[in-house]
Amino acid sequence: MNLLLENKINKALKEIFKRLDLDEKYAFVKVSDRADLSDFQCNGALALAKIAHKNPREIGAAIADELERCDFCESISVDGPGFINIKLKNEVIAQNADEMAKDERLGCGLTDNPHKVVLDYGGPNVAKTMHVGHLRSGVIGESVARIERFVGNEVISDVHLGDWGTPMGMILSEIERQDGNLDKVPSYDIAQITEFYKQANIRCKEDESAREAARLVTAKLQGGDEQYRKAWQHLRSESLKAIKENYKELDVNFDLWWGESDAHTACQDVVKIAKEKGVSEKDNGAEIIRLEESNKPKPPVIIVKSDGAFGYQLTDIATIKMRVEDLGAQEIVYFTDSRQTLHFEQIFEAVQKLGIAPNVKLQHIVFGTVNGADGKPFKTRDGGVMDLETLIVMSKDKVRQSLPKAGEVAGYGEAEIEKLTSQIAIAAIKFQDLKNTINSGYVFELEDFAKFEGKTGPYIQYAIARINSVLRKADAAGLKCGKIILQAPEERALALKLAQVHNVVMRAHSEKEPSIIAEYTHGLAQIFSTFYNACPVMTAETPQLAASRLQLAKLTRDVLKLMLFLLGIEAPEVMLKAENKE
RNA sequence: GCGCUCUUAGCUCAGCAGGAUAGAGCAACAGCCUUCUAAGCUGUGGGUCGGGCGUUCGAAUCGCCCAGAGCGCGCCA
Repeated sequence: MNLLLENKINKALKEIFKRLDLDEKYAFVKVSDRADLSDFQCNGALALAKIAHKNPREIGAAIADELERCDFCESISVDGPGFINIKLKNEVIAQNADEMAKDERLGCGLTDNPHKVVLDYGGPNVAKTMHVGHLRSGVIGESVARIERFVGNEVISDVHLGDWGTPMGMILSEIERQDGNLDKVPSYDIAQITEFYKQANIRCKEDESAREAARLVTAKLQGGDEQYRKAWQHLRSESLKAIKENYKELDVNFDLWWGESDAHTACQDVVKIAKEKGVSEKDNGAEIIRLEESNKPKPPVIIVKSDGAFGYQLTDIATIKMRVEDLGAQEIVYFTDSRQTLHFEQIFEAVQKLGIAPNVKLQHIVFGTVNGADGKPFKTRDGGVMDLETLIVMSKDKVRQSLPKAGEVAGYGEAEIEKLTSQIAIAAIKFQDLKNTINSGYVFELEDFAKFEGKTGPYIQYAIARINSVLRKADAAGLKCGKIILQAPEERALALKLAQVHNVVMRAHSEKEPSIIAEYTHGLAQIFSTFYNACPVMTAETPQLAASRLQLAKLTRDVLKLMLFLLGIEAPEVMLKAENKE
């Protein structure tokens, strides 16, 4: 399809700037801050004036003069200190929306640099219950995976299970202590396993000898001890089962379910390379890689601990090697909270020294922690934090209250109501998280995850459901979508907002920031709701207007659905309502 | 001690390659269902953008200082 509005203006501006011999860097517009004055504004004249020590209004006027000749502008003005305000012709906006409706990608373009990207998110651990602190990495990662695929990249997502570190030794030695020995392969369920881990954790905190025992078992496990391996295998598969259920419910998906343990062989390779290249050295019995400390003090990377066990930094480095060599990764992106910032700086630098990932972009997307009411991050190790399962159950219970009971609405039995409940509850939970910018942490407010009004997932689902309803009614009446005509300000505002979709997706893609899409989606749903109230479809003044509004509504529905999809959120066909709902 | 991040409306957060009247949502208040789903819409009130200094024609945005909060800092992951 043709360029969307904003890009169309930018292209024209670029040519004008070239003609006027101005720096093209500033030849771009943004959505206007002053909707009363314009659709788009260009602040380039101000920036240029500063550099050239000229009057910004003069430069602005020169640009505006040229813009006047463009056929898409309704009006151009230079206001204030030198803002160029651009108002588009209604027909241009309408035509743009018509074209979007015809395009299967709804006007969204592809990346001009398609490549293979490995996404590392989730990061659950064996024997630890998933709690609300795990929400962000999974939910954000899933969304980024979808966005990256949508813009044309090849994506491989990997859960990177924590299954190989000292916690494994801790829990194994705790089970051994309580059961006497590990002659028989244990057959505990996930609840028992988590309980063992909790106890092991408490014991190791208090007791040095317990820590020592755990370290020993870890080294043996990694060294290939058969008994420990078998017991570990059991713990791992039981945990994985529970973890997969959690993710399935959240609609968070992975292409690979690799764990730290899968990197074991590669770990040995990396140690070998490090020694051969002279990158590492012995220090107090451990094998370490020293890092540059010029800008700030950075501790070395410990690849092999003094007891012979591999450190988790080594497994991360080895995993990079595998992703590059076995998967062909050209970009690897990690999603973890800010506490691991230093860790990734360290391993990225070590990887560079080792030369195992040449020309591969390594990126750590940092997000803030999910905090409790005390403002401090939830901790995995202290029990008592609300687990993910409970959160989901609670949100579903709230949803059920506003839905009719099974059988009350024709065609909606137990299964259908349950599915709807789940779709709405998960939308509430995921949107609550995704609407926050990645970087900032947030305080976990239980009630917020079961809220359905305002800036929430269900609000957007509701807008979609209303459009679906209109489409059904139109279909029954034989009304078809037609050419878009923009008369009412609400129609114009909606069409203008729809035109932003390409840029929104591209920004979310380049910044790896789903909240940009969440923000836009909410805004679009809002503008639609205004339109919906002011501009009836079925009772429009003329058949042409009805057909135009129907097209606008349908296009809005499609864009909203696509945006929710990119966020990893489903859009139900209808939103039923309980009879007694006030 | 060193380093990183943060402080914007009563609450939760946007805005930050400097720019025109600092925006949402929630909460509060006042309206709108015999018309496409009121999980909605319309309107009102609410902010010395942590404090100070500086750069600039112009600072929530850039720099320095101060205060407060959080996180991290070689054998936990």
